[in-house]
Amino acid sequence: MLAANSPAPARQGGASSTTVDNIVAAATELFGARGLRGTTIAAIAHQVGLTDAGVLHHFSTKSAIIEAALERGLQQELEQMQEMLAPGGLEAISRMAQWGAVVEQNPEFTQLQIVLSAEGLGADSPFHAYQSRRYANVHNLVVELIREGVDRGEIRAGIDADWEASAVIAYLDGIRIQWFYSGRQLPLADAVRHYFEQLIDRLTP
Amino acid sequence: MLAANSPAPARQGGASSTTVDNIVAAATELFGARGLRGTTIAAIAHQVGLTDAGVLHHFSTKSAIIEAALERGLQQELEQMQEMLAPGGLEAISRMAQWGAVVEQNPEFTQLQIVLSAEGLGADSPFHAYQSRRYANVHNLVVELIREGVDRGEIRAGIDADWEASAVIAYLDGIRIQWFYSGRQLPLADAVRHYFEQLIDRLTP
Amino acid sequence: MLAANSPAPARQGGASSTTVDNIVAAATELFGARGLRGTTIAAIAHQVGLTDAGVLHHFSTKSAIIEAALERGLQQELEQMQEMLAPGGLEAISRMAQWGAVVEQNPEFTQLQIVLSAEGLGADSPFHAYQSRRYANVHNLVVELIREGVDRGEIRAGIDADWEASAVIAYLDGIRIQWFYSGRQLPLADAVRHYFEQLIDRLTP
Amino acid sequence: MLAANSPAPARQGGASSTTVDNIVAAATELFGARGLRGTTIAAIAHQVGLTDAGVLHHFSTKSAIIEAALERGLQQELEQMQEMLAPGGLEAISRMAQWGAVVEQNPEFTQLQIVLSAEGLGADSPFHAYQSRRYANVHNLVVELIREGVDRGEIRAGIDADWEASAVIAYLDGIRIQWFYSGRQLPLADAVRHYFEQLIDRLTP
DNA sequence: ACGGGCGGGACGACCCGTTTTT
DNA sequence: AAAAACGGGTCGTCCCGCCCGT
Repeated sequence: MLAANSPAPARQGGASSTTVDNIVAAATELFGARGLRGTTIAAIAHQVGLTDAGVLHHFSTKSAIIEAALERGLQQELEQMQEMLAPGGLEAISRMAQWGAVVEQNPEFTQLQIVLSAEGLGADSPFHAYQSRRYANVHNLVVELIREGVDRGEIRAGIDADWEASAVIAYLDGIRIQWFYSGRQLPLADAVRHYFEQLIDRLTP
Repeated sequence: MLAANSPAPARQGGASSTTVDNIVAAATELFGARGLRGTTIAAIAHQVGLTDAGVLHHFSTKSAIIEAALERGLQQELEQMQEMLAPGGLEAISRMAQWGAVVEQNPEFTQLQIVLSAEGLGADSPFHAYQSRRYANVHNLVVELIREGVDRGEIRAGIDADWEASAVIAYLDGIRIQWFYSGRQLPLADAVRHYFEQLIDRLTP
Repeated sequence: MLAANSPAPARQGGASSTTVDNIVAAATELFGARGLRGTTIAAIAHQVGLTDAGVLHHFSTKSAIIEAALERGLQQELEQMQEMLAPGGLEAISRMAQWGAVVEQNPEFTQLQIVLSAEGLGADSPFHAYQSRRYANVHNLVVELIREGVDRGEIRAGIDADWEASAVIAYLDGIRIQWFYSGRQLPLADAVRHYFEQLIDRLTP
Repeated sequence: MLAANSPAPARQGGASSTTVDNIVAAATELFGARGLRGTTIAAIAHQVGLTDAGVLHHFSTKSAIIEAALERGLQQELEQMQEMLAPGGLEAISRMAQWGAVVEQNPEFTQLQIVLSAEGLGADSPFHAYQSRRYANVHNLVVELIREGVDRGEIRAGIDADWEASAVIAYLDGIRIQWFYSGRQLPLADAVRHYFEQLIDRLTP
């Protein structure tokens, strides 16, 4: 799914804090592969070449690591999104076709997002509210693009923007799962491009 | 997503082993809500009103409970599917529009499926192979229906059956997640019906 | 110091729960010897011949063990106190002279009490309120006995009951510490008896 | 937090190592409040406004901090004692009546002493020997004063100096505990003065 | 057959005091 | 003065046997 949340404070050190970066990268990978609960601090530490205590020196708690991993991924996605959707309206929508390629380049974080969306399903999960907001944000963003398209006369007036937005997001959410279960054989980028061609056909007069 | 795996032996013992059923029901709910790793035997036992040992008398291991929960859910879905898709071809596809209603009536098992699809993402996960097969089966099933429709002249010949099948499954996989994150407010059944109307429009000459 | 608190629920099982009793006994000893924080669950378990988990099966938390140890000790002391002080008035006070002997027979629990009185000193300690109440109760009890003695004409009227109570308790609290630091050589029972002889001299007309 | 107590640093080394003093003051307070084991280096550091490593720059080990805290407290006590007891004999004993006031002005160190006396109870504790010596020293000191008084003819000859010394020390040890548990409401200085009046009554012919 | 008391081995997160490096 | 890393623990949880009542 698309990312659209939280401004993200950004590490102030600027340059070298490599160990912290390594930890976050390893965590992202493992969280995606084994789930949050299935990933132990020790496992993360091992991957970076530290001991548990070494990791806990940088992040004093496991949730801190989770948050950092999320933040980093969102930050990355946000940047890509902004330049992708800058034109607005139909043009922006047609550019979303590149989304498949983005996922293919970022499998670890994509996996983490899927896992999080599953772990947040229960209304009492600590991630539920967070994910709810994320979905709402993305939904609104797409609705906005469609309305903009209608205003510009690029998109037909009769379109149900809400339903279309849900449909697009659902397709993207669903297809990336199939990509993983196809052993990453499914031509994700092509499929998504095809989807958007068809979508634009339906949206334009 | 749709279920289509494992024939399932079907509980033969006529006796009304209610306790076993209760355990499986509770397990299904909790697995969906808290994930497999996040659900303890004790929690299941508590929900049924037993002690850990009480549960372990019926299922000697946790994985046995997981398997039973899966089996029961698949069994249920299978029955519903079979009568739903019996006609084959376009008729069967248009009947899939009811799928939304099915999900709405079975939220616990639906949640469990989402969780499982996330937990199986990693290629080394114990659920990966299982899920891969499930996705492949469903994909084939839909492809089959489309081909059947083409053969019967109900569906246009130029259609890319593989891509269409993926798209349908992706939409269904994705929209149910949004349903959960909308606080179950999203009109799932309507949305799915709408999707299939449009799909059939596109498939028919 | 003397014990006078909490009614104590009393184990309902009645007979055999020996393991629980053993755990509490071992805990009392170790808490006294090494302090609360200095005593690990593993150490208690080792002493009883169990593993950590074995102990945690009976008491699911360390504080539960502490509470049980306290309760048991207080229960024991309460019984001894009640028959000791039954007569009331001067007679009861003179019987308190036996207290030294009681301590000598119960060094583990005595030590635990000293340790607790130290760990509860800080107003924010979890034991502070508990200990405050205990001291207040004992103080009142002794004041009561003195007043009773005055009423019965056994004790001189001019006595400052509050101060005398504090003094008695202080002496008992203090002398037992010296007993421990004398390597238990100090003739505690004799010293206490001597103290009370002198006290009674001062109290009686 | 800054220390607003400490009557006089009296550090012999000319250099104004204030940080070291602050650390020792903070440590004294925390050791008293939370016990030795309950006080972490980090907590001390936090109180002084340093990091753990900052503290460890000045004292390379935790026991070094403990020793420094003890030493500082003893140093202070010693000075006060020496001028207090200089006259010797009965006069010295009657001056001990001021002890209550001293405690009231030094609650942190008093608390630390109580805690230490509890933590040293076990014969295997690292503080046991230290405390044993302390108690023996004080005991001898008081016995000495009494003997001196007898020699000078100020004190009756029949007195059991050993027992009297124990009793005095016990009272002082015990009453300060009650002072803490009374929320520091108990009029400690008055009570102690009253005790010594009575004691002197008993000792003099 | 069913249910539970009791016990344990493995591991979870997190903490603590310390050494090494900057 | 502090940042980085670590070895050794601490409490507590989890899954699962063993054995004893009904």
